[in-house]
Amino acid sequence: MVSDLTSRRRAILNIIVAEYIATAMPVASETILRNYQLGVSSATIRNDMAYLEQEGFIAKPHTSAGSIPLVKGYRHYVESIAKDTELPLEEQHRIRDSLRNLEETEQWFKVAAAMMARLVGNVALVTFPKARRYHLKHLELVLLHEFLVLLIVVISETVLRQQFLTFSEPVTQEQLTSISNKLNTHYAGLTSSQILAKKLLPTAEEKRVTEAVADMMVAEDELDYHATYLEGLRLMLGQPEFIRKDRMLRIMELMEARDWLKPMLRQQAETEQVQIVIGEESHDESLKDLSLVLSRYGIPQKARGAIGVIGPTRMDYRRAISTVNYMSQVLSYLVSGVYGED
Amino acid sequence: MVSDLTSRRRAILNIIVAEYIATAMPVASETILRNYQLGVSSATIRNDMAYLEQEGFIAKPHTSAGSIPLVKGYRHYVESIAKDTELPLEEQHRIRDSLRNLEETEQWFKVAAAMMARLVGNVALVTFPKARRYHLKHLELVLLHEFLVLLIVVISETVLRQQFLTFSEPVTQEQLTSISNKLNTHYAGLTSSQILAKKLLPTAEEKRVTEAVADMMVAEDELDYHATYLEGLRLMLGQPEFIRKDRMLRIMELMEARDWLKPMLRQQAETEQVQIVIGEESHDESLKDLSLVLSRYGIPQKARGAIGVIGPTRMDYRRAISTVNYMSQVLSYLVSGVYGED
DNA sequence: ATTAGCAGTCACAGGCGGAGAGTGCTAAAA
DNA sequence: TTTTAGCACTCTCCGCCTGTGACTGCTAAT
Repeated sequence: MVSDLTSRRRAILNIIVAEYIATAMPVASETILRNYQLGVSSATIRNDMAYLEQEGFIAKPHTSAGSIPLVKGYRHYVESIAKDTELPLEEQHRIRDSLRNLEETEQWFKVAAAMMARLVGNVALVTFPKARRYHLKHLELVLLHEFLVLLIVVISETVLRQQFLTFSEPVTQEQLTSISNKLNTHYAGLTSSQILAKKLLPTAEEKRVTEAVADMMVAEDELDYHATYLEGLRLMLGQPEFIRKDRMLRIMELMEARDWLKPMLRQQAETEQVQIVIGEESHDESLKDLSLVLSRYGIPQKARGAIGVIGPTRMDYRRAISTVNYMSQVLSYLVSGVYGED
Repeated sequence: MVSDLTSRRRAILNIIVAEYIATAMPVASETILRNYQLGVSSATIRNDMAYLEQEGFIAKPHTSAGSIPLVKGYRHYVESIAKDTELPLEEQHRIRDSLRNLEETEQWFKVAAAMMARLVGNVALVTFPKARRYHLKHLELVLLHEFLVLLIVVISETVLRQQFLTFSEPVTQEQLTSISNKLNTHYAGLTSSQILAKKLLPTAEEKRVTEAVADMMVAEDELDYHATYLEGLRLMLGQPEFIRKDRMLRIMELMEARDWLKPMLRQQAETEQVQIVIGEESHDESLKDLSLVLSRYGIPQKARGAIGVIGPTRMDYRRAISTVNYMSQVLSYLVSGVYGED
């Protein structure tokens, strides 16, 4: 997809995009002349801008205004910037350290999202890692009182679920322990369907527990991404594009509803490297002036998650890409530690 | 704190507050004349309004405008409305049913907050219930691989925590099971300090686990409210008082920072019934045009939480009070079920 | 104590105009 | 053919003004 623009036109286009990203103001030919050494006059720049406008890269808000990039212009820009810019080492260290010091796994993803949001000044998206198919690691039954039992299930190393079970007969902790021992030896390492297929003439209580466990695992299997953190909405809404209140509220609604997430992530799931979706490219009316920079992290098959940045089309793509890249590496590293890989 | 206003002046004050709550517009004497049968002319109403203004109940945004309530006016209003209005039965049922159908305890509080936010069109606050002093219910060790172990701790029936432990020597699941059995028999039902006080000549591994468990419990003890859901920000920001963007952003920042919560909840902890804090009454600059309707729920000593509504001073107090009241009853009921009371 | 009547105040919306920013075009230069 | 200087033209933005309408506060009568 190499464009057939002359090198000066390419340069001017990239300047316009970069300048607009930095200032949020339409870019005038004089501004380009002043801030960059192109060796040509503003009139020449204007001629090139007229051409770029004709080709649909840029547009003017009104007749006597500077230019702002269109989707096609942003696209050209992101294709042309280096995808491998790295975050400053010191920032890398800070990120790594703050994540490593967390005690609970669940925190990794939330904290990662919060840090990333601050780094890019936009909304950060981090999903929990998810396996293709979950297997049971461990189950545990704790007696709360007489009829009420707490069922704790560990699924595939990292997923911890709890549920109350009410029995019709009073039980003791000893009974519960023997049930959980039995079920653990028979079910450990199995998937939900394997568990249900296994016939081991269970007692009523064992049957009850088995079903509950299988239900939880099925629910887990069927989730696309069972938790998705979206952090930094406030930072994003501080941007000048959201000056109008109705737009702010629409975005907030979007972040609560989250129905656009699923198709987005499903599409993302196919590809391997950082993917950038600019404005209307998403074919989703409600996302039409937002862009996404998305990547994946984790271990293929076993535990994959998505990580990304959401911002106005005018976001700092270079920064977003490098941050997402680094963050996905760190999370992959952390997750593989839990799964005993590498 | 009964005020010495004539009954007509009281009536007019309450009309002004109610009308302003409903319309968000300054209330004119003519409006009162038109919408309510007071049997006096607008000039008389104006005279009374002048008195109410002089006494600090209401004020005018500018000379030739209607009146809006001041904090003192709102205070008079909330004191005078019935505190025992009930939600419609059908709404009560809907709330009860949606909460009862949830499988995970953690969901109760989040869902309760979301429902309440929708009901009052403002921000709903729900904290997790918290005990005065936690005791250990159960601990469990699950081998993930060689050196990496997942420690699961159940604290006081409802709090479930997990943490990874990395051992310097490889261990087997059998070893882990015997460790957890031993620790469970010795530690069950104890508080963190009791656990630390107990000297049972532990092995290095047992020592490691004991310390981790105690750490988690101490952390839990020290938290004021370990999770606080604030839902419905979008609904609140839809209100006309937040038309200016900087105010919206300030509120969003407030909801993220949450440092005002602790003093608020601590103060609330002393009293038993629904507490209403109007605007500046909080003595917190950042909360000066917000009001809170707060209540508690749960079981004294064992598991107490806070629940409430946050909105602009111009919020519908009647609705907020009845909703908070009912919600706290439902949550108390649910929580006592888990603790086997009642 | 209440009311009618009326003058006075102030916010608000619409219209006007000048300044400034930036372009597009034209004609000349390279 | 490409680039440039020069200039007319367009359009936004901002401040200013003014008329209108919404309310009040006051006064004098009831």
